[in-house]
Amino acid sequence: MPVKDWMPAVARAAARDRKLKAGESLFRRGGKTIGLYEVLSGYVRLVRVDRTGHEAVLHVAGPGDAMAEASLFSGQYHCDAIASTNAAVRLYPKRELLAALEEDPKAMKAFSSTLADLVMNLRTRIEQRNIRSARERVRHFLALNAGADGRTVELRGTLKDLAAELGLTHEALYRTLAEIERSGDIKRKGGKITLSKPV
Amino acid sequence: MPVKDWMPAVARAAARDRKLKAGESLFRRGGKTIGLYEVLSGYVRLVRVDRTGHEAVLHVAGPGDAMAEASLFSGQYHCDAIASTNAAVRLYPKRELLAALEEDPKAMKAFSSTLADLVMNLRTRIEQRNIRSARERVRHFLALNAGADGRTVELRGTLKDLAAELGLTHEALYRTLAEIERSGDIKRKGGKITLSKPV
DNA sequence: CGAGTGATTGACTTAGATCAATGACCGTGG
DNA sequence: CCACGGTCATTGATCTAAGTCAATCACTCG
Repeated sequence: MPVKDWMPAVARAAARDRKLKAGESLFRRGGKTIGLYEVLSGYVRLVRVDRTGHEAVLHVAGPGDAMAEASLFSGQYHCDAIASTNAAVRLYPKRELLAALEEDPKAMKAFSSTLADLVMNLRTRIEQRNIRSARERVRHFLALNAGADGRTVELRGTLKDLAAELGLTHEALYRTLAEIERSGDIKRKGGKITLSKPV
Repeated sequence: MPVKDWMPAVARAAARDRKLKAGESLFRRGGKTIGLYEVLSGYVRLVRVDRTGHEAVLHVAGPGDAMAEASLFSGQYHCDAIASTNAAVRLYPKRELLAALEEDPKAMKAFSSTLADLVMNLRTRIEQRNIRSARERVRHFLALNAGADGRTVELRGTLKDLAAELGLTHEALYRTLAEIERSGDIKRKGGKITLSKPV
């Protein structure tokens, strides 16, 4: 659900915009939460970095998506937000937003509903990560992300990004895609992947 | 946050209890949502099963925990709930609960807050699954689940259950624990694991 | 034009999955 | 009360898929 569908007017009035260059960080894990963001343009990823330096991509937010929803109820951000491309974001300050939501049960309900969606998406991510085989993992992703026609997946970002999102090395992803393509189940052109059989 | 801390009285009045034997299923993915559950005793796990028959454990709910929060906003359950032990659960019917929450913004806010917590926990799970090495994965788990003293982890359920939760085979987990124990970093006794150095 | 990055493919290594066997324990029913 | 079936815990042997290291080519951007 896009932010515009539930954001109370009062909170909108208090919003501030900001531009980010690719690679720039919007907030860091442990930083004090100042509010919830909406991505206006570009892509911003939420990641956690482990001690070995590997990034776990938790979410990729694009235009219309909210980020850091959970920060409304928490004093600190619990992951890093980094712009994957040049991007523009809008900050809805926590104080005003929380107040507005408390005034407006309908909006609060809609907000809860977006959180519930998030929960479902995250569970799907965990399901995906549970799939051991790279091939099946990729298929799972393709099946879930097929567009309206049930057979075309439009990639956001690079294949390298996708590899990180899937928890594979880029090499493994390249090989797996090449393999599936050889087997005839998909075709690739530019940033699109087309399934031979709709899901 | 335990259910009792935010559940509106009206919804409580409409609750119904149910007993489950170990292995019995409470609801299935795709089933019509009738409400939200609280676990009264025992443990109930939320899982998704892939086509290869592997279970991905999404969550394990124990006494006081809510289950299927997201179902309030969805017509169908999106995973299976299976009792891991004999268990008792309480059902808060969707209709009454939703109505009660809409009447009571404070409660709705508290409910949102539990959803936000869920989101954070799920993200931590994804972070965990991103750790490739079994050893580091186990360490990560231990660090996050150390009790108040910062060095004792009390296991809920069997090691096999834990293996599934961590996304490892039980054999790999046994081996990894044995290895870490040999290295002197942990000690095991009964259902408890003690870190040599607090986190 | 040169630097930087993505896409791709090859060769090699390894950690964890798989298959298998054993002993301990536990509740159940005769 | 005890034998038996079932599950957990554990360890061994083997295999394989994905990670790692490395090289190349195509692009794009300043």
